[in-house]
Amino acid sequence: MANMKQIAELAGVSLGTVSHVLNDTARVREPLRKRVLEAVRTTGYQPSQLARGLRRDKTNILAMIIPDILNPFFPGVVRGAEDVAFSNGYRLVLCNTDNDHGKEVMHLNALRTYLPSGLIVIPSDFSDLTAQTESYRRAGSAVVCIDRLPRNWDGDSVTINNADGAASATSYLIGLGHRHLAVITGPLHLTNSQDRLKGFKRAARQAGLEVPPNYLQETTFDRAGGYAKARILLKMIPRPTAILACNDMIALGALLAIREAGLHCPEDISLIGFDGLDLTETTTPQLSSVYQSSYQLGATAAQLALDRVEKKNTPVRHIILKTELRIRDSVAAPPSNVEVVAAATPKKLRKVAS
Amino acid sequence: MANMKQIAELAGVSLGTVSHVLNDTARVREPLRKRVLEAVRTTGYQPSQLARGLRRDKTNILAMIIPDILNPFFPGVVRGAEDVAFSNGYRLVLCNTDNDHGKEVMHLNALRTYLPSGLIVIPSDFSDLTAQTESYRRAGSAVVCIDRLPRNWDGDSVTINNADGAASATSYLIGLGHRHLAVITGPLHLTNSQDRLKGFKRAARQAGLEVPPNYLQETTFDRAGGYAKARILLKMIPRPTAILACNDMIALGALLAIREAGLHCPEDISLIGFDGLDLTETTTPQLSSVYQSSYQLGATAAQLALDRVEKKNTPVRHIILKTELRIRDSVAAPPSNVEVVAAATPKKLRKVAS
DNA sequence: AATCCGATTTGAAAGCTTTCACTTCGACGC
DNA sequence: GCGTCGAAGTGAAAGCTTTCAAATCGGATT
Repeated sequence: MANMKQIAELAGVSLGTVSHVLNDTARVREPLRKRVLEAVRTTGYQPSQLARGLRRDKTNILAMIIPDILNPFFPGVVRGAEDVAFSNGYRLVLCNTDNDHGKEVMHLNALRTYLPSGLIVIPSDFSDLTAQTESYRRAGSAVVCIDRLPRNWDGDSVTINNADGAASATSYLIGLGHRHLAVITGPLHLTNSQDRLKGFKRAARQAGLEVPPNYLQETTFDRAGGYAKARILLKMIPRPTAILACNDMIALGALLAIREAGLHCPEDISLIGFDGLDLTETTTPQLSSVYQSSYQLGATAAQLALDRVEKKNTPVRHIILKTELRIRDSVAAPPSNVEVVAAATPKKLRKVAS
Repeated sequence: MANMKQIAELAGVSLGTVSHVLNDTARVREPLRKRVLEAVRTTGYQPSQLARGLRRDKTNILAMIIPDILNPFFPGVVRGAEDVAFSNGYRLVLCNTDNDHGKEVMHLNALRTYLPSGLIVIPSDFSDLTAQTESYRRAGSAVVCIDRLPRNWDGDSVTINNADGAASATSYLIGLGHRHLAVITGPLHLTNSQDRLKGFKRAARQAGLEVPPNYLQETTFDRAGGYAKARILLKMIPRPTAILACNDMIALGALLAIREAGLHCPEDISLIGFDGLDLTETTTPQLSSVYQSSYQLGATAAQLALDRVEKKNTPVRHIILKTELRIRDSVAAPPSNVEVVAAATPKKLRKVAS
């Protein structure tokens, strides 16, 4: 592969001029410019991104740290970021942390010396990342946190309106007549989980509804978690007539638990998830969910990062995306005789509970 | 951030010695080594990956080009590759092509000058990639094609046994008594689609079964494609009693079409997908599928690439992974009176078919 | 004590680009 | 015709590491 020096010779100009033509960093007279471009074309020359990065102190790389691409929520985020990166001439480096703070720090450390222009992070937990990200900032990288925020975060961020989303779903259920509302939240050390729970509580409070403590179950953001906690909820007396699952994977697990308990959704119990993944359309019944655009989350973050690369000293931005309640088949009015049923079939309930 | 020169001064040794200690490229006496390591520790020094890559003519980057991370099959592949990359000190750059050859070539061109050690490609189509990948090889990068192969591919590859997988599913259906077997294939310009179709035909032939040409429908690897083609199939006389969908997304679409047609799976019609995605477990009925490990596909490819980085001149390897037929609820013996039903409702069928 | 030898260590070059101070060139005004 | 000025172009330095030929060191050999 040719290098710049050879292009310069071929075009009969100096090294500097080639660079100026390629980067449009100075005015170059047309004949020279043409000769340079021609030499580039014939040789198929491409500038070394490494030398370039070394000299400019940054590369056209965007780094992205997420929990796990296998979780169906994250591919959208990644794709959104990659699209924006690609159309701006950047490449995306992808790192999975498995929500392991140690692994997160390892990635953070290892990535740094590639001098990425931007770094997009979905924090593994509520650990303070200031120390690690500060070194990126010093090196001139733009850091954006998304989806959830680490402790003390004061940089750019993109999140969604978790509280309102959860509140809207909750209010909807209440509007349907539900009074026995349960919620299965994600890990409460994550800010998004916290906010969803807040929204749930707010909506309940506004409706004058008391939520017994054991109607609130915390678990991991996956199917197994949802399954386990839903089983517990379904054994309670009175049994909740509706469950808000704080993400779709939890909802999926809950749906399975409901089916296994011999109950029907939505006749016996209503269920609303969170995220609005594609797979909510292929379940039976189709799952209602608080939709959020994972794609836009990623795309916005990438744009934010790229913006900051351009203009270092713009004020910090904190973008909050909207959610949208998508009602499908998994919700209905509560069975009219819930209390009676619970009282009338103590044996069955007791049996299941044992 | 400190650089090597400062470490050398701090440790009272030469630049070369620091490099040797860090890379273990020469024997260094213990006292010196200790001083170097100590200096590294106190300063928190990290070598510049850019300068390093520039000098060594390769970086610890693994590039991966896939169709679309939003397609549920690919996250597994990516995760497999990233895990292997990470545990070997490499980072993964992810590129989506949307099965667009032009975009694929753009990525290929742009990535080159980052000097990745390895390049893993799921080709967008059957276009010849030799020209593009050859330049990677010349630059010392290991190139591995996976999942499907481009025209004239003679380098390392990892694929699955598509033909056997499809054949096993087909044979299973035949064993259940099905005689009216239809298949919805993916795009036949993809080698994996071709091979799955071959397997289907082979199994049918071995059972002495004739498959009418219109029982073979080609479409894209997504839900919309499966839905559209299944609708067509369901209107045929005689209606097929079983459909082999050549991936799970197609199967999902087919399932929807079946339901919309007022039919029941598996009572009226059996359905087997391909890939064995997680979401096959959450449909109703649970979808039978030819499972393949996307994770292992990616992990193996990364390992292959890394191996070749170590030892340039090992013979080309072509690894073929096994599939596993996973039977769930979407298959059953054919209804006993198919012909009768089809004959008894000619009017309806004619109308739909027009 | 002089040599020699293997083991260490060193210093400089090379890898490729951007950037910046400086030169050159042509035109313009006087 | 000469000085001046802006625009265009140049060349060298800087950015950081690896690598290799060469230098050095310590001890063993004769």
